[in-house]
Amino acid sequence: MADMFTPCLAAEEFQRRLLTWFDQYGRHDLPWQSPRSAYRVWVSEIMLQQTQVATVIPYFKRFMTRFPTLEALANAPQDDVLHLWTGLGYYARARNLHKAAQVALASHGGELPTDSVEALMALPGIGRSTAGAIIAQSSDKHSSDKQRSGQQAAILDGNVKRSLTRLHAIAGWPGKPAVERSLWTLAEYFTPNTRLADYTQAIMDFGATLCKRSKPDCLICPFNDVCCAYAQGEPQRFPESKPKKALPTRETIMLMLRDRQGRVWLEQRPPCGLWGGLWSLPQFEQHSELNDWLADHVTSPERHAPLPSFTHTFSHFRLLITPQPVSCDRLNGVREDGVWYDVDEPPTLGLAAPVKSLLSQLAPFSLDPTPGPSR
DNA sequence: AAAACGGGGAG
DNA sequence: CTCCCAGTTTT
Repeated sequence: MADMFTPCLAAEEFQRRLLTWFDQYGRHDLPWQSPRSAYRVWVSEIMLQQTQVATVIPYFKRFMTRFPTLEALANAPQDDVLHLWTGLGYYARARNLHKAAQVALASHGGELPTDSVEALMALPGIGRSTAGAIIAQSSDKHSSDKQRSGQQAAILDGNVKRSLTRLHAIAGWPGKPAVERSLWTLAEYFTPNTRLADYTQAIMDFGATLCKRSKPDCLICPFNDVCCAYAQGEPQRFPESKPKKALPTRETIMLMLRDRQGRVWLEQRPPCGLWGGLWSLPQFEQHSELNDWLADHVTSPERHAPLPSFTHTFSHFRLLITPQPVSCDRLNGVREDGVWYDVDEPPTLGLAAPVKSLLSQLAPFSLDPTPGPSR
């Protein structure tokens, strides 16, 4: 083998154990397994790319009732296809499926080109793993025919990636090209020529129901004697997760302005954008801005020591929050854009998560006549 | 709240 | 090559 990982077992022994496990514990009555056809397998594979089996089943049945053949799908309006997809998500896949059906009708005589991975991959929405799955699942209804070698029909979906990285303790995120190459090499090595459809369903079922993302059932796993991750004691460590890019950090000062009754001043955020419509503490980038605001709006402000800073993480940046307690007599004038929040009788407001956390932290001290933790 | 999922596409 | 995306589920 070209790549770095020695198989945990000889291919024949791996297949034997997996198929024995599959015969007892695998899924044998999925709707796309009978009747089995390249078209039905294809539709199921596209649906399964984004959704669990249990969710897919009713969608698949409805889809097959409305579009029993590839030709029916190709000739349908796109709106009908999308309508049956509603709720599954990733609607680009429905559009690709529809488009690919039209290509197959026009260029491949109304059949999927199941002769080669390359021909399938030329269709929109079909990548290498889906192509392998379609070939494998539709090829050996009768187990002896075909010149097909398993290497032309290997699959490498998330379940298989997880299983193989654990069995071989493969480090690195599977999305990395080098890691993915190793995984493809192993996947092809293990894929048999006989019982190809069963093997393919088996390796997916194995990952989905035994070698699960969390709490894998290692104690009853047929490979626990050869699994490198199990031997290392922490199968959960594999596969490694996608490296998260360093998030930029922004800083903000949150004013915790309290009146003599211990109430906290909150303002509502603009309706869209970050924390749109939620209630939050007044925020400032600089202490000077905070001072200006206090001079403008507050009677007899007294600054207390800042509370310890903490971070709140968003999808695209990290916010370093420094809470600044200030006590005061009252605000100057009437303000419509805020409320005095009574921690003892909290009004039902939508609060930004870190604000909620800050408010809940000071609740126990609310009877203190000079609130704001001192240090 | 964050990660996972499989393929496509931009840079 | 790397990065990003689409939508929903799971942890």
